[in-house]
Amino acid sequence: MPEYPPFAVTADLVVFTIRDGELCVLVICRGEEPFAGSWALPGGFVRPGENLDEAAERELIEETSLGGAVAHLEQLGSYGGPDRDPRMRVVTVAYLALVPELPVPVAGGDASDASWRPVRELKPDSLAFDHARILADGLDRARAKLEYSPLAAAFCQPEFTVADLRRVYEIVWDTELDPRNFHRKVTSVPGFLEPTGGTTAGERGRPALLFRRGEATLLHPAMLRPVR
Amino acid sequence: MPEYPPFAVTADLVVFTIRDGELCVLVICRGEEPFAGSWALPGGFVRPGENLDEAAERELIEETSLGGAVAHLEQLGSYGGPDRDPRMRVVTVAYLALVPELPVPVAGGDASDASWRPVRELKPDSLAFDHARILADGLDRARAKLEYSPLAAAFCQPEFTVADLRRVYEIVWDTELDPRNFHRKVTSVPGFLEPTGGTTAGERGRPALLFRRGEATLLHPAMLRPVR
DNA sequence: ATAATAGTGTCTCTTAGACAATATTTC
DNA sequence: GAAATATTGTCTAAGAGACACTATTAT
Repeated sequence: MPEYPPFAVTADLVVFTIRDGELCVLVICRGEEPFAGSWALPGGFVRPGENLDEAAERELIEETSLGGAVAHLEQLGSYGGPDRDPRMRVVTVAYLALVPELPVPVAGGDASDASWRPVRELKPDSLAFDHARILADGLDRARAKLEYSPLAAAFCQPEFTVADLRRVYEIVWDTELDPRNFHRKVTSVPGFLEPTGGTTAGERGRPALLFRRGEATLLHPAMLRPVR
Repeated sequence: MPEYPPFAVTADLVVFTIRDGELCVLVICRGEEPFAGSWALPGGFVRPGENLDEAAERELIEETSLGGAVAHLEQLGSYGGPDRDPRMRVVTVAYLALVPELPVPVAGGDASDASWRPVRELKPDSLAFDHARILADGLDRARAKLEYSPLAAAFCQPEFTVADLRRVYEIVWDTELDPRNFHRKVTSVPGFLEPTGGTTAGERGRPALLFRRGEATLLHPAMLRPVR
């Protein structure tokens, strides 16, 4: 076997959630150079016995105490320019995770300085390394997948209303959707939503039916994203 | 900086083309263990000064003498299980390339044993490493992207007819499309096709208008893949 | 009763799919 | 002219978008 250039391989996470009506991403504040004081995406080295998905799920659990079974976790892409980290040659395999709003702020792995930041308030040059690009790619991916997949439910609690789901679309797409047409759409696609039988109560207006995610893995025909 | 486990990083290619009415993929025959005698996807180590895209394009040029400007080249995903190569820990960043039918068989880099094989004839266990999975993922990606992108033209010569383009869809999707509805669809989406003014000649039937790829980067509304 | 939110029905327009009809070439 | 392929047109049905209307709760 010929000689090969050695790389470090990390798994970095773009973890989205919705808090206070805003799309937020999990970031940690870097304590060391390079980029000390900047925000960075959480992540870490892939360990010798792990495959890439396992490394990403381990990081996700460490940071949020939520595993891929609760959240949604998928590979986003790899980033490996020669100068992205001045210390060594490193390739990052980025993952996209969508999680519901967490009851506790953020669990404490070794990164107790992790926090949720609204995506719209994160300036690109406040992020370390090439993490602004990774974040942008993750946002594009999440927006696109809402169109043709039942993924929006990953942002919701296990039981949710049609309005909850609509708000996810509106926040991620930064748009407004007609509640009536949206309702007709999501309830007419077979297997997309499954009624639990329960209803909400104690809020203003007519109580809403509760649903959970159905079996469908694809939303067909797709939900159309309004032109803006 | 703490110690990190060293990886080898390779860029592997899923290169599709259409030959003799069949979807074909570029494979090389392995001469050494492991998997001596098996087919494998072309690829190689990412070099110290290269980013991932550059490595993929270099490999593509070495194997086909076509660059990403002529063909289409995009990152597919990364594969890095701990046991995928018995010799060392290696992460492969896989790329998907779509190229037109080449005038010469396959150019001679160091891999003169490269050849085009019909995808349908490649048995999964005839491929080395986890390349059967990478190939399957590449096929899924290519099929999906034909729906909403102008990518089918990447399989065609610079100038092509509507029927040429339709045959790409039919071959990649392994389906039949109505020539009249297809014609109406692709010619009605603005920016998808650009007439060159020329026509075909010397074939049977009415000569067809020639087109080249238009400026559009998205096909909207999408081309619907028939249910089978 | 009023306000607020949930859910249903109706109309119109676009577009996909089926397929008839016409156009232009080779043999 | 016959056969083959290209291109246009016509009809129908499904679905999206606009929006009136009904339903059920809290105050």
